[in-house]
Amino acid sequence: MAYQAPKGTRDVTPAESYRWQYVEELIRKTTARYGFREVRTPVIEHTELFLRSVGDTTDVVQKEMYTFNDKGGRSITLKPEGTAGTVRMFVEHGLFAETMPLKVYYLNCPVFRYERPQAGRLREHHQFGVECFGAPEPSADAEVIAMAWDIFTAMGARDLTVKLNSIGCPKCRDRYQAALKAYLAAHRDELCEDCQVRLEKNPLRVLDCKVESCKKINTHAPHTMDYVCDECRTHMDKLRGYLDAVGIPYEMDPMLVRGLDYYTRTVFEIVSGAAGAQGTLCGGGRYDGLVRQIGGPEVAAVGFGLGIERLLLYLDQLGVEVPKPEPVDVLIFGMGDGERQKAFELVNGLRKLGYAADTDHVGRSVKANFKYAGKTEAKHVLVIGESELTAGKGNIKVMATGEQIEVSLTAKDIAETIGGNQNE
RNA sequence: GUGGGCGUAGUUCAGCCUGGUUAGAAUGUCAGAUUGUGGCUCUGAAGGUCGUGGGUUCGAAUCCCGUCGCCCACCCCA
Repeated sequence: MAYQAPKGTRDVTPAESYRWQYVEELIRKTTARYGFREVRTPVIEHTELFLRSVGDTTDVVQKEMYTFNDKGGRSITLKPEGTAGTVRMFVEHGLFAETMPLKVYYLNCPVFRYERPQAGRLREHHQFGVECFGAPEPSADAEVIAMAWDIFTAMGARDLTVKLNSIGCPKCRDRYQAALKAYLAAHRDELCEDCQVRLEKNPLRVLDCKVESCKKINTHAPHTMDYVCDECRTHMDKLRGYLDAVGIPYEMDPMLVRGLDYYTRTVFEIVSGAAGAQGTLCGGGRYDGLVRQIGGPEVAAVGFGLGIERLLLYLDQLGVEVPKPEPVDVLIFGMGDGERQKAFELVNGLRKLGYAADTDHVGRSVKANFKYAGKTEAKHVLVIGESELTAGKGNIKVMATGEQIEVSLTAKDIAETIGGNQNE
């Protein structure tokens, strides 16, 4: 093999692109109903942006970013997640001065992380994400969760769980971190090596550790929810009320902390047991301090991101059937040069009338063309030979029944014969 | 970064342990089975530097070593 796609990247071949288009369409319809508008930001950003937002102690920033110097000596990074660039756009264009809230989404945003690839984890993947700016009320948290939930259920998802937690705000988080640190320090020797480092740098992340010994210790660790301030507690209570009101099931998960530094108060994930090792289909939360951190005013915000490849993999494992693209309405082909030209002309006319029509570019025999029509599930076939061309009439074959119907060789008559155009 | 599995036609794989004439199957592609009509069936054709480099041997897809790549899991995350 001469060339291969780089490790951890994937092609979307014509045989599978319809699956992408299906989820894209569903997502666009849902975002429209929720009042979100699309944004597009560059694939590259200044490295500094991610250090400031995602956080320089996170794994993502420390060891997973594609960072390089461009020819002007600037440090540039391929975005490892979608929120930072969106927030940068929000601040750079002064969008905070407009009517709030500002509800935006990005779709098929390429995201890069240098990791060892495995099922449901790539070095380049594509995210759908939403951000709701200027909405401090917990109903905004509930809205984005509801939207993700809607998208999943509309696709036929089953066995999903919303996991929810609050990691507090800057006011109460110090109090919690102190308590957690004190608790963990007492068990320092039992923690894994990584966690001993985390204990100093970012103790919250110890809660996320999957090592057995650490998990054991974590079961008795203080819970964030027991330390949050009154405002944060009220925020979570209200959020739960909203979710209850619309019947979205969730479970509180005191171990849920998430790996990006910008979160405040609400953090959530939507997870599936069916999705293999990569169970997290969607992750997000509130990040009230981020806009200010990036140089804007104090603006509350909440959002989430989900990976399209992982979603597609999940649907696949669930056995969800994605509707296949419609086959062509009619295949018209001619047997000699004059007939081929007539076929070309008719196909052109039918396309202008809104039909999916096609002709033969390979030079196949009549038999082969019918075989081709059968394979591609073309709905109708019209053969133009010498006699048809001179008579100006031909027979259209309805492939499903084998029935033949006489038509005059005009796009209009063919259109009327094959019926309503499904592809308008 | 750590651990495990695997690299043979376009695709899915057999053959490898117990080295031996032109490396197989299925599927897909193309062509035929009386004159211009598909799906089923039958026949035929095309398609492979056996990932790659070296070693052992009279002889290597097969045994040994290196290397590259892919997959899966851990970590982390979508």
